[in-house]
Amino acid sequence: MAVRLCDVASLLRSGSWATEPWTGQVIAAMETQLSNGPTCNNTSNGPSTISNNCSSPVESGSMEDSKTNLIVNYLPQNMTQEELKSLFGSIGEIESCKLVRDKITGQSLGYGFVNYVDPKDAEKAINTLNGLRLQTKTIKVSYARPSSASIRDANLYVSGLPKTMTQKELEQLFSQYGRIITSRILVDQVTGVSRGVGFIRFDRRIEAEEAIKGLNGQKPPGATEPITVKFANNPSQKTSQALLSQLYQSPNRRLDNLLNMAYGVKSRFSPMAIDGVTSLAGINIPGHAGTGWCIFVYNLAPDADESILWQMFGPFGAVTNVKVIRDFNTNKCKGFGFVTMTNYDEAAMAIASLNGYRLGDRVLQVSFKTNKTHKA
DNA sequence: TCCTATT
Repeated sequence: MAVRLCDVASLLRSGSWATEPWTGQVIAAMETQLSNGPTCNNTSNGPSTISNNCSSPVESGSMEDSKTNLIVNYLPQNMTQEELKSLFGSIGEIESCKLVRDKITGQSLGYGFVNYVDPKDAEKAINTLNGLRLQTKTIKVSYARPSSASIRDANLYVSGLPKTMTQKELEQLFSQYGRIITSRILVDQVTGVSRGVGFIRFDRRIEAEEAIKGLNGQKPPGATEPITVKFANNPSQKTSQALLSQLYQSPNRRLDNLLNMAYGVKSRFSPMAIDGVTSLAGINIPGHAGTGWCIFVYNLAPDADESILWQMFGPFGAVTNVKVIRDFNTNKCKGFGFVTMTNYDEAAMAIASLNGYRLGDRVLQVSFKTNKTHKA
C-alpha cells in the first residue's frame, strides 16, 4: 500500500523542474515517509519523543483510557476539520471529529481529535496514518489521553543548554521528574546546530512544576553554564503581528492571484466567493468544481483504496477529498477515482508529477476532471 | 528566549 511511492521520488528527481527548491521538499517528504513508514517519532518538523510513549496510555489511567479516541498532531495549518474527517474516515466509521482552533482567530492550532466507532479502526489509523507526510508536516497519530485539567500547561521552555546536548540527553535530564510527552531542541535552520533552547512537554503540569524547581538555574552534568527552565509561552499569547502574518499567508491568496492572472477574475479569499464569481462570470475551468479542483485518476488496480490516493496526492498540498469508485456488487475498484485539492498550483503540480506514474504494473493517467456529461 | 499535544 505504501509501496512504490519511492518511484515517484526518482521520477520527480529526473524531471525538469526537480531542481526547484520546493520540489526538493516534496521529494524529501516522500522519501522520509516511504523509507521510514509511519513512525512514532517524527522527522524534521515536529518535536518528538525518544521514549516509547507515542501512543501508550498513562499507566495510572487504566480502564478510563479510550481505545477509540485519537489525537492527531502536526496537521498542516490550512487543513480543515472536513479534510481531517475525510482523511481518517478512509479508515473506518468516525463517531466524532474535531479540529482544534484558536478561540479568537479561528485558525487551526494544528491538532485535532478523531473518535472512531470501532477500536480496531483507531488502531488501524495509528498504524497507517501516523507518520503520513502532508505538505511540510509529518502528522502524528496516537491515542488521546483522557482529557483533564492536570495535563494542561505542562510544556516547558528550556534555554541555556549546552550546544552539544542531544535531545536524548535533554530527555534523560528531565525524565526524573515525570513522563515526557514530547521534547525538542531548536536548531539553526542553516547550520543545523543547536540553538541551546528547547521544549519539554510533560504528561502532567505538576511534573513540569517539579522539573522547574529541580532544574531551573542548575548546571546539567558537565555543563559550564546553568540552564533556565520555565513554562513555555501559551499559544494564545501570540502577538497580533504573528496572527496577521498568518492570515496574510492564507493559501487562498495564491489561488486568488492565479485566477486573477489567468482569467482576470477578481475574487475574495474564500473558495465560496471564488466559486460564486467564476460561475457568475460563466467561466468554465477544467476540474474546478464546488470546493476545489477535482482530479481524475485513471487505471487504479481493483484493490486500490482511498489511502493510496491520500499518500500520492497529500505531499503536493491541501487535499480535501479522495474517492475510489467501486463496483456496487464486488466492491472492487472500477479502475478510477477522484481527488479534490484546494489550490490550483498544488493540483497542477500533482498532476504533472503523477500522470504517467507507474503504480504496481499500471501506468496511471492523472488529469483535471472534465465535465463530459454537461456540455455547455 | 519560543516548537505549537487535550476537545
